[in-house]
Amino acid sequence: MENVTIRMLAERLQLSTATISKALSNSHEISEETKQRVLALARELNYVPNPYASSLRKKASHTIAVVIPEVADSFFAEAINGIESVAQEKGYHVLIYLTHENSGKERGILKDFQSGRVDGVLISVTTETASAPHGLDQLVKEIPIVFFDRVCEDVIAAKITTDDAAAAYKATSHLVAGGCRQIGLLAASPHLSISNRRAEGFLQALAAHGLPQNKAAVTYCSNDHATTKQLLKKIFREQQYDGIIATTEKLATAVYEVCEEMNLRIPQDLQVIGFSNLSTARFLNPSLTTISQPAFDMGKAAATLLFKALKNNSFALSEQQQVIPSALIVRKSTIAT
Amino acid sequence: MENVTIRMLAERLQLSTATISKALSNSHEISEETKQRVLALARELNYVPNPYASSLRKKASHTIAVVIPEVADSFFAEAINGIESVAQEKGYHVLIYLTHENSGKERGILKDFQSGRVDGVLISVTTETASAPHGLDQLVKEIPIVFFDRVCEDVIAAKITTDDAAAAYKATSHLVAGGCRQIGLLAASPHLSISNRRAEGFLQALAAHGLPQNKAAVTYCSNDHATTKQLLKKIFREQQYDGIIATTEKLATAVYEVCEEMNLRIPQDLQVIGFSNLSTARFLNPSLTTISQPAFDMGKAAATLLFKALKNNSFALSEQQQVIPSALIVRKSTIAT
DNA sequence: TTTATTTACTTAACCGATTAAGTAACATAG
DNA sequence: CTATGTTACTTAATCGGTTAAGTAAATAAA
Repeated sequence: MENVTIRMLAERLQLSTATISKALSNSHEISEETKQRVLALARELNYVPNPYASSLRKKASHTIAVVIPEVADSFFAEAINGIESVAQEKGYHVLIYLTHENSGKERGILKDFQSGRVDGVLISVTTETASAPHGLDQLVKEIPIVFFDRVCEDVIAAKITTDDAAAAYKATSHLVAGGCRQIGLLAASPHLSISNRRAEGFLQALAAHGLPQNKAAVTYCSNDHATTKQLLKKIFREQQYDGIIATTEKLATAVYEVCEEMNLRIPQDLQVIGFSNLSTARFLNPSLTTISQPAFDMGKAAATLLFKALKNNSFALSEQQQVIPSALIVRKSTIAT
Repeated sequence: MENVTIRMLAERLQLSTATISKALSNSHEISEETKQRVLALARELNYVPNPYASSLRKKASHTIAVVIPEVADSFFAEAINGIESVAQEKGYHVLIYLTHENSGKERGILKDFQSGRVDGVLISVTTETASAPHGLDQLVKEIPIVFFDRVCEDVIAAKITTDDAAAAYKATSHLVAGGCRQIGLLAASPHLSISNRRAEGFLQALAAHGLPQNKAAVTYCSNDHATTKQLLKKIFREQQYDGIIATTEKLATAVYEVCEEMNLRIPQDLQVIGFSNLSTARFLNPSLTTISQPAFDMGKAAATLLFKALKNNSFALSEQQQVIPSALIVRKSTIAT
């Protein structure tokens, strides 16, 4: 059986395709009786409209893109949940693109969006994405876009972030209160705004507590797990850290791994705080003190903002900024006071 | 600036749109010189073809759908990774749909696929999806579809699974070897094939080791976390379990939570094995013995199968079945012998 | 030299829905 | 009894590519 089209409905009912189309969209131009007849036949023949015909004509795809570095990370997974909850409610479809921290891949993905494939974009950039990036400024003018978490500070666009600096400040203060005097911060990339904001809050806190801000305090790690572990072993050997702040989930677990391998006891030898949304944080050995980001809410907020812009053309999307606070959840990888 | 279309290129070069289209697709009908001129102008004007115009005409969207219960689960996250790796390589786009274990939602999502929105579907069904489900048999005939992990056994279709029964058998034997005599299995749903296959392997192992297969051995839990915890507390109080097999990741962490709250020591009071891909399993307190599923490979295999069917129309997709083995990884939540 | 074939295009239909513009029939207002 | 609206449609263009069928000119074969 061929696909049921509006034309088939039209022929069966001896009406024009225009009438069918209008009847299906409940236009006031069509009589109630005709609408019912159309609806009934549509249901009977199991008519499903072709979304691409509609997209082509209306220049709207009812689809958004989510561009993220990876999915196997509880922050991004939860963010997708938040995004999807809004998208599903609004009847939008969600395309997922993974950049795997590769900015070249990211560029290719973004370039495709000039085709009109999606009505809007939600993005968290790669660790490689430079602050003044590849045509992102360009794309921002062509299509509604909302950055979340990993934003490009130099690009004028809507941004949903968490209070990175404040959270890092809080984490640092907590370590200091727990007796740490030699604290290190592990960051993903010097290009990443969140890394920089977290480092900023960290250094401010060190200063506020009268601790020296030596160069070794901030370490940029690799996207490669093995390389990162090597690096961690090296700095743990060289520096006498008594506290570590891991600014990503992967780094936090890497610290646990390395500590195990180096026989460093947490928290006795090294106190650890991780920026993480791991649901298992409380069951780790020892349970992990975390800065927990509102991942679901950030995704939801980003999507909500995007849909507001899609509905209301005059909405000044690029001026929107929202900061949703993270929470310090104290557990046993740090020494509470 | 208006969007650049094939027509604009045609006008500038004093050629027909047909020529442009063919030149861009590197048709042999077009001279090398013309191709070069077209390519050059296309690049200059930053021409990006409209995917929906193409989809409409070619009746192919170069898009696949992934329908899963949730993303915030390491199995599904890794499976997406596997799927995406293949899709990206083939230049396909990936739509994600979350059913949140709601079969009504699932039905709605699947119904939409009759529209031609996607060229193929990868699905892991909800816990509610009955064995003879809502038009799934129908859809299978209309569109290439591959089930992975949570399959519908009654539907004739391509399926990628893991060796659920064997893995459960192995897990059970491991517990028996560790001294367990009263083992319980926690499953997500009596409708779910994976639950049933795991229960099957479990019961077989009990029989093989001369342990009674009392009714209380298999417990079906809820999708709601709080409800599940209540249930676990109840059965842990009533039954004298010394071993538990949690057949989903969420159930495994629920067991940890409940044990903590009931002051049950793992593994002294209760040995625990979880079907889980948690990267943090080894850092849990105690580290969790797992049946680790090849999530990435399953996603990859499912996608590979789907693309094979999309490329080769005569490929007998629905006859394809692959079983990829899971591994028992022994850690400290069980007592090794 | 005539016919057949190849090359490099063009024309126009098409995919399936949407919508501006047009129209016939009837109702209401002035 | 016209003029004006309103109702309920239809016609035809359109979105932006793709492709079957056609054609003119050049080349090869007979």
